[in-house]
Amino acid sequence: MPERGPSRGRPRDIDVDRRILIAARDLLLVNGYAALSIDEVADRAGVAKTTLYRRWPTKDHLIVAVVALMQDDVPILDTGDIRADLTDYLRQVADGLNTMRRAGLPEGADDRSAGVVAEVAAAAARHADLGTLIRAVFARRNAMAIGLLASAVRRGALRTDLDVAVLFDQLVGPLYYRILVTGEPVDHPYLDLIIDGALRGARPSHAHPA
Amino acid sequence: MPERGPSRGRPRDIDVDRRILIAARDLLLVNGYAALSIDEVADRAGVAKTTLYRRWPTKDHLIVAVVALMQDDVPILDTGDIRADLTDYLRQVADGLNTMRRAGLPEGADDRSAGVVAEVAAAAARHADLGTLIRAVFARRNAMAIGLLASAVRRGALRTDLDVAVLFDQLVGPLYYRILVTGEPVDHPYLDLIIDGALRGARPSHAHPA
Amino acid sequence: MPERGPSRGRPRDIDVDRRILIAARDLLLVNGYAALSIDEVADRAGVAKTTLYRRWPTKDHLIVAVVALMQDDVPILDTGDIRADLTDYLRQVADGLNTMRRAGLPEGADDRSAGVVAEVAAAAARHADLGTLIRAVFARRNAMAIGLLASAVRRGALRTDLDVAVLFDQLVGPLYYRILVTGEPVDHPYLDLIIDGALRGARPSHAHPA
Amino acid sequence: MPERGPSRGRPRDIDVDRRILIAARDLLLVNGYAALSIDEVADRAGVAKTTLYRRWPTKDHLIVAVVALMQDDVPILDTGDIRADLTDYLRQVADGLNTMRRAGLPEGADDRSAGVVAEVAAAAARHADLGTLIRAVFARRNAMAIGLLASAVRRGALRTDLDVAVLFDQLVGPLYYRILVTGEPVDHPYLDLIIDGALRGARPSHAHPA
DNA sequence: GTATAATCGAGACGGTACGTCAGGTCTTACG
DNA sequence: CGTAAGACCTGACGTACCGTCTCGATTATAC
Repeated sequence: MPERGPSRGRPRDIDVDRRILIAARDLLLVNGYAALSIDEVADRAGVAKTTLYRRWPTKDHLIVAVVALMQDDVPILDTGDIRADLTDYLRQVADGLNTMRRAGLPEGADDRSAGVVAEVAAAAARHADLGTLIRAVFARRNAMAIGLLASAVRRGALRTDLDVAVLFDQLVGPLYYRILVTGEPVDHPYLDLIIDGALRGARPSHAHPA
Repeated sequence: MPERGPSRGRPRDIDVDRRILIAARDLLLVNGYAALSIDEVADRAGVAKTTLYRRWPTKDHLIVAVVALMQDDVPILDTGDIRADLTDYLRQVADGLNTMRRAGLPEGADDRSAGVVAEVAAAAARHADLGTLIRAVFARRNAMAIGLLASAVRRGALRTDLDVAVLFDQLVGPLYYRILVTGEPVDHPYLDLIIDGALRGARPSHAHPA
Repeated sequence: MPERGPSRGRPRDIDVDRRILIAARDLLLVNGYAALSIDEVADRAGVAKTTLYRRWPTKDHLIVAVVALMQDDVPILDTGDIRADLTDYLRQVADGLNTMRRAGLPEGADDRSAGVVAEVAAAAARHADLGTLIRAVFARRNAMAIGLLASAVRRGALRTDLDVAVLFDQLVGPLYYRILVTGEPVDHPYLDLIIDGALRGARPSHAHPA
Repeated sequence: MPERGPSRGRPRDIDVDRRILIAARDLLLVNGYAALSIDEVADRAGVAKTTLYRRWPTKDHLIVAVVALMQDDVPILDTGDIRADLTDYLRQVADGLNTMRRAGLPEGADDRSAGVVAEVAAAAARHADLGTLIRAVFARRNAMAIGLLASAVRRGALRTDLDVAVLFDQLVGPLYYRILVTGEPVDHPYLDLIIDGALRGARPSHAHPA
């Protein structure tokens, strides 16, 4: 939607965007949100602060951009085995979350910490536009996973009276809950338990329809 | 836990604690975390900053204290009707979250925002002690709810092979997920759907073992 | 002095110079030096910043150009009545100074302020070339006035042992001093007093020629 | 006039003022106005920037404070020999001006430059309060010199129909004029010429033995 | 009572980062 | 070439808030 006419003036240097995002991501993962300063990002990216601010008007905006980028590329495939596909998907989500949870923590510190994840949620709360943006990113990714469930319903692998959106929440919600609130680990065994719990009542019950 | 010996010198003014917490809570609910400054809290409470810092060494500590206070009193009762009890419990949790979600938002703004909830999670991530503390608060409250489920299992209202902790996560997790991440509403109909989904596979299957 | 060879490529648009100077002058008189930004001048003149910088390499250069332009045309005539001629001359100088003194001041503000005059002096201090330039402008104008005095000396209206340059300084210096330093008014009565003072000892003393 | 009641809170550290002013003066004299940055002053003074800004809200304010300090202590004495006293006074003024004129200039550069003097005048023009302040400083110093002239009038060393304020302007004005405008030197011979010119017509003309 | 000790109010202080502004340079596309 | 447009770099500005420190004035217990 930019669509800035026949392109007047010096065009933006796309490489600059890249360098900034990389610098920001590196600093974010190493030092965490608080210790990341715009000055340092600009410095590392070899860019003037003004140039950075032209693109992201706020530290929060920058961080959200970084996170959005990190979340963007989650390949999802529908093999027909709903359980296997869900496992695969949840593991990717969990990996991403665990990475951000550890961001900025001294090597080996107990990672019962929400780290960057919470900061991003907070950032989204502070700026309406960021809320919209980040939710769009998540919605896009979730849509694919929800499609997975819907397709399973269509081919009879799951009950037809399911609210797949709710089922999805019950798969993913617990991960965020542990990361953001209780600080408990989100590892593969846990994911299996979650999937067990969610699918237990979701399979079609041959004999008696609810 | 303070245990300050045979008490020498001028004793602390307990009323001061109260005034600070009230001031902080008010500002927090009205303006949100970022816009709350220690200077202003102290000013409002009619208290010197030193006095405040003697009690809470950090802005984060103060905020967490405020939130902990707000979460403290959630009565839970076990009527024997597991579905009714869960509904009651989840509604209380949802109410608390929705209140904090709205904190600092301009009246009537669309409250698709994590507001204070995220800030607290972030604060907990920044200070190990706060993480421990806030998790203890949650653990205590959760323990009661998990007890509810366990008792239901014992009396045969739920399957015996359930992991009640996981079941609990699948009940509560979606609420936090919506509040903190997707920004979707967490209202009574949604709670019913969540409970439906969770209990669907959790009831004992007399005739047919899944 | 430019002397750009056999003139290749597109010739400069002379009108551009004019528009820039006009825009700069207007902004200078309205807002004063500090509030005048090159971007705004260019914008007003409907000119690219590059174009402006091709002509004046610095904000200071531009401002000096503007001021030089304003000072340029001070007609001086030698009627033979030294006192009347001096009065005429000093009034013109005072008018120019008073105009610049008021530049950038909120309407009706007490104009005990050096305004643009001081800024130009400062600009001249910052760039050697501007110093030379502005001094040349003043020298040219002063030379005419000094010529006035010299002619008076020649025809016996003033003492022959006078250092006319010093006499000139004592006529003009006080005006700048008031404008730049004390902020006191420089009006017609004051000019008369200055001329009185300067001429008092400068007239030939019939009885005893020093 | 501060008069801040019974002195509440931590009192200002007077030494901080001193250190800041010294640092500022040093940097000013070495580098000139433009190259003096608040950050560096604070750094040199071993002081937080905020501490500096608590005292002087603007770079201009700080510089004016520095200059005011440098001008403050000009001893004037009335020996009865008006010409000698004036010479003494003007030399002090000229010394101060010449020092500031040279501020920030590369060693040995031609000092046909207004340097700091003009910047201060400009600063005074930008901030009304600074104008008032600096004029008060000058007024105080000038009052003493004008007193010198008045006393000379009283004892018959100068004509009684003199406007001593105007006479004073004609003594001092030329110095500022040369410094700020023409860039010509202000040395001892010049001072003598100025005094000659001013006193020539100012002596009582009874027998007037020049 | 009088020393001792801690609390409280007030506000200065050091520090860190923020986001902004303006001056000047560079890079496009177009005449 | 010159011009328009606008991105870019540089450097500094003034601000905000945090958490610490230094006063003087209280208010308690201990001797």
